[in-house]
Amino acid sequence: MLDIRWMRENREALAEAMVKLNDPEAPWEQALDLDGKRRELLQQAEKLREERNTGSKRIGVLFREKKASEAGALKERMGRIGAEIAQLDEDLRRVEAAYHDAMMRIPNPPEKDVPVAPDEEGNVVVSQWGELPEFDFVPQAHWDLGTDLDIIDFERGVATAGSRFYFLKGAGARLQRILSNWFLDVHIREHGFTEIYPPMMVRGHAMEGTGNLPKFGDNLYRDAEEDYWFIPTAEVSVTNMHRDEILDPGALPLYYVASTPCFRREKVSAGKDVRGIKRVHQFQKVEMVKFVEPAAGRDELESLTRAAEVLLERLDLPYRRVAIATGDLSFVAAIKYDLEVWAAGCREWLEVSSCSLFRDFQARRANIRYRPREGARPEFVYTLNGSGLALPRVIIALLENNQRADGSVKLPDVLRPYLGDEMEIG
RNA sequence: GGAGGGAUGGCCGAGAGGACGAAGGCGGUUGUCUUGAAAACAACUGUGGCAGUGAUGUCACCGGGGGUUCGAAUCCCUCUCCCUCCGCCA
Repeated sequence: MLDIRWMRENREALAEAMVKLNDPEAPWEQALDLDGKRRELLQQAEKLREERNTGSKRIGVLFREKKASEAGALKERMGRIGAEIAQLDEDLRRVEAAYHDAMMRIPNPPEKDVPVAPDEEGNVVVSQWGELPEFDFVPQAHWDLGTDLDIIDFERGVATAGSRFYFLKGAGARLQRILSNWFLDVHIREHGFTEIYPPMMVRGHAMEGTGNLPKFGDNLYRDAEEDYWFIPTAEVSVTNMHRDEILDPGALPLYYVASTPCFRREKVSAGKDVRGIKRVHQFQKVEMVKFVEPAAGRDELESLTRAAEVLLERLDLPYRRVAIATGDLSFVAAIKYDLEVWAAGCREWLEVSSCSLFRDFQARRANIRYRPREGARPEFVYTLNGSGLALPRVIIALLENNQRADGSVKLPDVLRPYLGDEMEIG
């Protein structure tokens, strides 16, 4: 959610931002109109309320002084004012509901240096690391490799849970667990993150806080009977940890990391990426979430992105950093970098991390503030998050890039402390 | 799942239709006293909306929402959360 005061004073900048985002539907003009109406009604209602407050006090006094007839007359007048207030309140309620709904559907304007383009064609590769592996045989895709090695079972996954489900088995399941642990340990030990085990189902309002609702509900799974929504990423529950809080001076920055399953309906892309574990309904992901002071936002985004990149470098996986163009930016992000890893079997760059700065957009929705110093007014925090990293796609890259002619896979040395002597699969 | 009891400011806790943004205590800030500290005493001490350049004014907020009333922390309805006991369960 945006600051309505900023919106009032920066109509042109706002209009320009919506054009850049290629979001002509964004109801920012409606929001501003409704805001004007809202304030008008509010002032009328409050003036009447003031009159009624003083009148009611007076009635109390009159009764104590036993001036019943005078009190009766005043009572009647106050009754009429009350009816007027009720009418105004009803109008106000309607206007405010519409206003709030409009505000919740206006996306976050991009940072100045985000590449401007209408869609993902305009995304810019800003850096690339590592050498693409070369083979003297035709490298296999992970759906074949994983099946032959008996570490990914697609058939039984589909039989049990439907399409886009899978079983990881033996060395495959173990590899995912170990990667998750290693990711967490690096973030905790080297980057100052605190590990969190969050709820994986949350209330609807938590989804609104992070921006997943109201606009993107059809990407989410939910409990049919109660207001429980399955998280599509740990970002949701971890960002909402500090909902409705005013953080003490000195509390920031807060760095959290959590490894959770993520549940996504992937309804938008039926028929796309159906093979393998690239796009599935349930996957494990290590997610980093930061709460910081506004001035630190951009530096924090850089160190967040680096924390994810370092993992890929130590795994010796070639990757590139992509600056997401305005038209491809998510609803809540002001700037976003994707990290894409090379997978030699399916010959694709796979997104394994997405690192975003939200400025105070989520903080306003979830009402997360901090006190800059003792006694100062509370201000909204800046939030950031980034994957570090999404597990299935890292597994894809490890299997495909490190495969050998006989179909076996050699795992990177950095995992030796976790894998022990079992450095190979197959 | 069944039966009860609760939710009041940073914390504890009173208040049961009008003088209540809310007693009292704790905590915090500032001041007096003191060489300094402690103690004692005094004052101040919540969040947000709206109007105003501003001093300020005003409105709202006693778990959330709705209702009754001239007037609600207080009465009614409803939802959420917490606690106790019983049952069940990992």
